[in-house]
Amino acid sequence: MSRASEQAYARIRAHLLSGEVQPNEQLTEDRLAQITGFSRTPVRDAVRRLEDELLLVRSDTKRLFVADWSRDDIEEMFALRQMLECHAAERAAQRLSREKITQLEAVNHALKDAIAQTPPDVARFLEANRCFHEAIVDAADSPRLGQMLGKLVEAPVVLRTARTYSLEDLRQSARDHDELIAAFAARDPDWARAVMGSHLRRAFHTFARSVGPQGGGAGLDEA
Amino acid sequence: MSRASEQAYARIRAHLLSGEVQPNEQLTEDRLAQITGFSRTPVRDAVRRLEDELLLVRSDTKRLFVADWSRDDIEEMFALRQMLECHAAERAAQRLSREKITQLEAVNHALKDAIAQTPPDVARFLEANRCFHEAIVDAADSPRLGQMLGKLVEAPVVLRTARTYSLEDLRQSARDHDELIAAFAARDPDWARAVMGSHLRRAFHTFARSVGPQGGGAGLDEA
DNA sequence: CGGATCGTTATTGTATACAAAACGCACCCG
DNA sequence: CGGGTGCGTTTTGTATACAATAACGATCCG
Repeated sequence: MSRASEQAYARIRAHLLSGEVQPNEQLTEDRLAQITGFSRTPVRDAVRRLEDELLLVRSDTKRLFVADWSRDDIEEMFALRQMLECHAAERAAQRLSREKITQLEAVNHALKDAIAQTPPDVARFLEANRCFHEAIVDAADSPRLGQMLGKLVEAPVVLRTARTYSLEDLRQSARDHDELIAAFAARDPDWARAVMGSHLRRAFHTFARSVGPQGGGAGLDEA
Repeated sequence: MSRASEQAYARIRAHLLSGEVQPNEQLTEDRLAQITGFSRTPVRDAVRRLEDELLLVRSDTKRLFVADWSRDDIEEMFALRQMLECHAAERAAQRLSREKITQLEAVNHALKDAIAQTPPDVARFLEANRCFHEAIVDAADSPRLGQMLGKLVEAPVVLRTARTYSLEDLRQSARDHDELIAAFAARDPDWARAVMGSHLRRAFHTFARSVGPQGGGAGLDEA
């Protein structure tokens, strides 16, 4: 969408992720219009998108609330992501050109650089990681797949940007990427799928461990 | 959404599927407002949804067009649907209660009745079929999965409601459903997944055969 | 004292008017 | 004759006012 709509979206999103609001807290379009400085019209557009990304939810009577991600939700999300992204890796292995593979290597190199800092530059790591996965999804050449993954990946990854990663987690990610690249270079879809599967499944467990084992609203209990 | 928005959506959708418009034809919000009888505001909401379902597309400069589904698009769509719905079947097999399975049997019974007519009642068949698959997705108990499948399934199934099915195709569907029910009753996720896989893959080939083997815009060349 | 009902207020939904942007066409210049 | 430029028209984007609906609370009756 265009300027106002787009900016409203970005600002509301930032507001949601900043932790200034609590899960299940009610929001009104008017309030968001105040915050963003735009009128309700573009705000409504933005809200639609955020609903679609499940950062906002509506009650049965159309009232607007900050979404609360339960542990089950997060598990579901990871399961779906794994299924879709394995498929993407498989297709990518059949389609990636030499050049694109070289680009992936470069991206993963940047990722390793970020890790090599002391302390590791997590922000740069996350950005390189995002870039790496995005390139694979692009290479899968399936617009609808890309659209679905976009919604799944964006939301919760940034949901807790201050997540703590162990150095070993980061290194293992880099190694997984290396192996993915090897699978791509060998044009081996099965290999690529398998590596992607274990890569994401491990990511889930890392995430789950850091959130804690019990169920219930994921909220901001750690904060 | 509420009344106007919802009705506008339904009417525009019907209009698109009725064949009164051609793929790649430009539409304007004003025109749609005239057609539906509502103002542009709810029409814009409806258009948003239809864009999301890929029945409408926007040019890079935000102009609105009727989507054109290429053969590749349709193939992609079926592949995604297969992936997701196999997953749904697997989960459903772990979750479906006795009662729900009984309900599935009833639905499939109705489906067989529709086939038994001379000539077969295709509309009733399609409705029972939709209902059957929906129940499985519901049982999978994964809201996001349901949301994704909703978008994928709805669009192209109705895209050509006048599709011609052979009697044998319809009967095989009914048999597949029976076997799915058996897999559910046995609580065997692998079995359920496998049956669903072949069920949908065959559906794809039936569809593809009737559309014709060559690529290019799927349009309304048959009309 | 419990509970339903009505009126008030808060919130979302819709219509309309206006602003910004994009398209198409004629015109002009090289 | 070709291509770019400017202007009127079309189409989309935004703001605002108003209508409809839902939540809340007070009041009234049993």
